[in-house]
Amino acid sequence: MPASERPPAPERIPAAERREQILAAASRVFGEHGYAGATTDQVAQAAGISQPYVVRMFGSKENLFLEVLQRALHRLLDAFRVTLADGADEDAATLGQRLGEAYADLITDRGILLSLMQAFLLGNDPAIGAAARSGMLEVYRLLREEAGLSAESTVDFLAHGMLFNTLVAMRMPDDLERGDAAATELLQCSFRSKLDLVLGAMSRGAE
Amino acid sequence: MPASERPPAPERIPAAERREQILAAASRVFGEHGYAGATTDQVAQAAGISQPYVVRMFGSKENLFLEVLQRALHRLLDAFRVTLADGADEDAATLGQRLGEAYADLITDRGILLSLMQAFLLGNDPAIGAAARSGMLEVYRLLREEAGLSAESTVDFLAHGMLFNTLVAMRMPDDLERGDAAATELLQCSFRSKLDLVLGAMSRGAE
DNA sequence: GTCTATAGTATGATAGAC
DNA sequence: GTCTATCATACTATAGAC
Repeated sequence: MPASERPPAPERIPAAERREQILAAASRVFGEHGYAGATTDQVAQAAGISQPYVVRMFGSKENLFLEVLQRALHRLLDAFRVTLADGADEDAATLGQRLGEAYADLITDRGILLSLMQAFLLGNDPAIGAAARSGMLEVYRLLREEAGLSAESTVDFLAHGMLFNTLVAMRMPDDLERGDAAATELLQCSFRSKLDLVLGAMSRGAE
Repeated sequence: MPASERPPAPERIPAAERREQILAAASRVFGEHGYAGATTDQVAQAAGISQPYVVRMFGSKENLFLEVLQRALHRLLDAFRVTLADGADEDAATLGQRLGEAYADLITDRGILLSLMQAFLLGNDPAIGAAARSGMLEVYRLLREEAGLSAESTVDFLAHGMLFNTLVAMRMPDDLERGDAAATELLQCSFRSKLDLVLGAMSRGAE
């Protein structure tokens, strides 16, 4: 009976579902290692499948990254639109505050903001750079036109978002346990009320 | 007469000078492609020498990047200290303004701020991440303690610096020629008076 | 829908000549 | 101080079986 010799049959699940699994895994991996630093094999392992299957499904590593980028942008814009719909007629300050909270909430999925940030630094790459620029401008227009923020408020908002991303990417919150005074102050002032949320997400995401 | 068969003898220049050439070249290359995306061969070509010589001189690619990072941090801190020494007793607003100009001046060497930014996104890498975090905190302390900015002003300053870096890295200024209204507004509001300087540096740095 | 095997290439690093 | 030659590895992508 050679039955025991056969390797366990792989789990067959619908392509659409598998796609989403891979995108989620890729989002994390690209976020942590960057486009060039990440390997399709890391993505595959994170998604629990074989490396060639990742390539097969997305055609190429670059294509996969572009889809991760689109997905991240989509989630970001969605989160903002939901926030806008919720509190239609607030003053600019309150709105900015609430948009900021919506932004910080996205960190619950550590990959979203980090892979976005990684894409932003790839201005040289023709395809990725173009997608990143157009995504950034889409966000800008949303804040200006749909949210009605002033140019100054919008730039301010984006600026603090970039600092937020950077601090998260560099794993600055990890230093909090070391009790460094400067790190504590910087993070508290930069993250405001959202520190707990972020710290929760970080420890959950620790490998 | 086999004289013409011999390849032209390589230029022999002092190690210290060569070191600086390589670091400058590496700064550009790492800034554009990131740590993982850059190759030691690209650095070598940019510096006009052979790839093995780059590795020979710095021991490893990681080591080279760490030196690039230290050099960038050093230049940044220096530029701030010079600015501080120049205008000792200004009010916080003027000082912030002048520090901002000093910061923007640094993109004259496009590699400095971009390789710094690249390092910031590498929080996962044990060596690079630690160096990046400690560098960021050094900058923070300089602004708080030596420049005497409030925690809020410092975070604000850093935030706008991160947005500045991001926009430069994504080559957003290149879109200006396309006449995109959002891009123009975003850049003008974000870069203020320094737009000309930045644009000059960008066209000079275009490959 | 998923895998194993593998081709092809690019890259970091070493050895050793000049 | 600098190069050429080269090794070893790692990675994307393809082919084809199940």
